[in-house]
Amino acid sequence: MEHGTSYKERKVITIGVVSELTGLSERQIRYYEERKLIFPERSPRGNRKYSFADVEQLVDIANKREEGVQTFEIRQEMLKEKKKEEAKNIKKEMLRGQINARFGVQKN
Amino acid sequence: MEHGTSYKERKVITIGVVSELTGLSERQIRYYEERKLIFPERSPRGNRKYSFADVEQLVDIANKREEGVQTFEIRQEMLKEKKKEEAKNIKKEMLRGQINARFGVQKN
DNA sequence: CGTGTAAGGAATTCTGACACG
DNA sequence: CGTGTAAGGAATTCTGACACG
Repeated sequence: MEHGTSYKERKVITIGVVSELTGLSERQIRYYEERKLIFPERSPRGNRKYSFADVEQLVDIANKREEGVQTFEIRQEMLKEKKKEEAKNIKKEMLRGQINARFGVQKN
Repeated sequence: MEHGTSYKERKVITIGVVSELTGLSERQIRYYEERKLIFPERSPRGNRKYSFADVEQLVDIANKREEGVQTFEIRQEMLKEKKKEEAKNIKKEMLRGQINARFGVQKN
């Protein structure tokens, strides 16, 4: 990766565009941030900037909300997902460690 | 593709962010549009929106300009590139036609 | 030709708050 | 709890123009 993040992860979209893209109001988008469901970056002046991944996350949140799921519960589910991901990554790293130990020591 | 365009092509970035990303002034970015080097979309209200592909294009343009290449010349080069792409695509389509003619008629 | 800048107006975004439920 | 809204201010964006070169 040339810049640390892919197009999908780079935070470059302003809240107005996110609102158009998701159909959510800016109020809703800001509230979901308050509830720690979404984590925009800030421009120098303080404007929120979102990634495509954030937009997709928001669409998921919107669907859950329509089903009546509360933001608190959505947060719980997100944390579970995150742990699963971490477990996966640890397995990968262990495997990599095994391979390096036997076949050589390429950093990264 | 789920929406006609990939993350790279979707026009969602405002001119201020493009300016930060490229280091070009808004004035320059608008001028390159005037010279038909770049083609942002417009939001409902009229604000320009760019894609990551546009951002990369602008970086290329900036490099050419530093070398003293004029916008007119840059445009010429772009048109040449475009023709090459089209020629490639025509070849692909012809090949596909050949295959369909011999082995079956799957549309698309 | 390519870019800076001041100008004026319209739309954007931000925060903190009140409202309803 | 989740969302709407009015409030006031600061930053954003737009266009058309003058300037310099």
